[in-house]
Amino acid sequence: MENNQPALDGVFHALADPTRRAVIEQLGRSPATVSELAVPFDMALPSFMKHIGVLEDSGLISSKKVGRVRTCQIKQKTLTEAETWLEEQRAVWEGRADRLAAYVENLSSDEELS
Amino acid sequence: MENNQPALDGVFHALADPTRRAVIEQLGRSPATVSELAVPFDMALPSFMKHIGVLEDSGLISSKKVGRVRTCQIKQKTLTEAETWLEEQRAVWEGRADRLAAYVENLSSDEELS
DNA sequence: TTGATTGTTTTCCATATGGCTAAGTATAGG
DNA sequence: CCTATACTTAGCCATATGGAAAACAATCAA
Repeated sequence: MENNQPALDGVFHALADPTRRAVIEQLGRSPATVSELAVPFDMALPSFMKHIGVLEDSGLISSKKVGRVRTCQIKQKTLTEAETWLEEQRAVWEGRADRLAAYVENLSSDEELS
Repeated sequence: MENNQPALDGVFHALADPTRRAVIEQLGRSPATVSELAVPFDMALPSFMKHIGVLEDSGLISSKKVGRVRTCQIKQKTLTEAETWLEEQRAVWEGRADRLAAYVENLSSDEELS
């Protein structure tokens, strides 16, 4: 199991903001232009563009400008990488029920972690 | 589909750091004390404690102090909430193959998003 | 060609983040 | 009681983040 996935830093950071998660939700339904995506948010365009930039840097979306219009789409693969990390963690703790039981045996019975 | 899950802000933010992800991986194997967890990291304890604090605030771990020793354990449920959000996103884009196809029809065939 | 649209660039700001050192507290052990 | 252990608290610092306003491009449409 490798320890360092620097790409995940950017992916999780990008997801740690409600505006950006909402953009991901929207792009999950279909590609869209920057101004279409910006409509629901009470935010100046340059501020919104920063979010788009964070999403694109993280690899969660890609975009291409045609004429004046920049169209964005989701990159499923990157979303899947985050999902995979979480699934790996689940695998870890699901696979250690035995060790946990052993650990609990060594605690006095009324000393529970809150 | 609800739009605002403020808890996810903290969860994804907590996961956006390699130190904290490594702590989660370790706690997936078994509960551990702060100093046990800190061993692999070349970092002053107060700095490390901040990471523990971020993890605990996010709900990804819980901890309890007994005597001088603070023992931490993972909170699977919170990890699962993040996983669930990602799975919901997958559901969205897996359920829209038809709409995507329709959208692509409207693009000139050589205008592909990079 | 003249506007209106659709971004983009620049500059600025307040706050958060991730690290440090130094000094403090509280218990377990001898 | 004294000391070592295991955190905690309190400051400090540099950089990143999320927001704003203002001014600049570039293109499409009449």
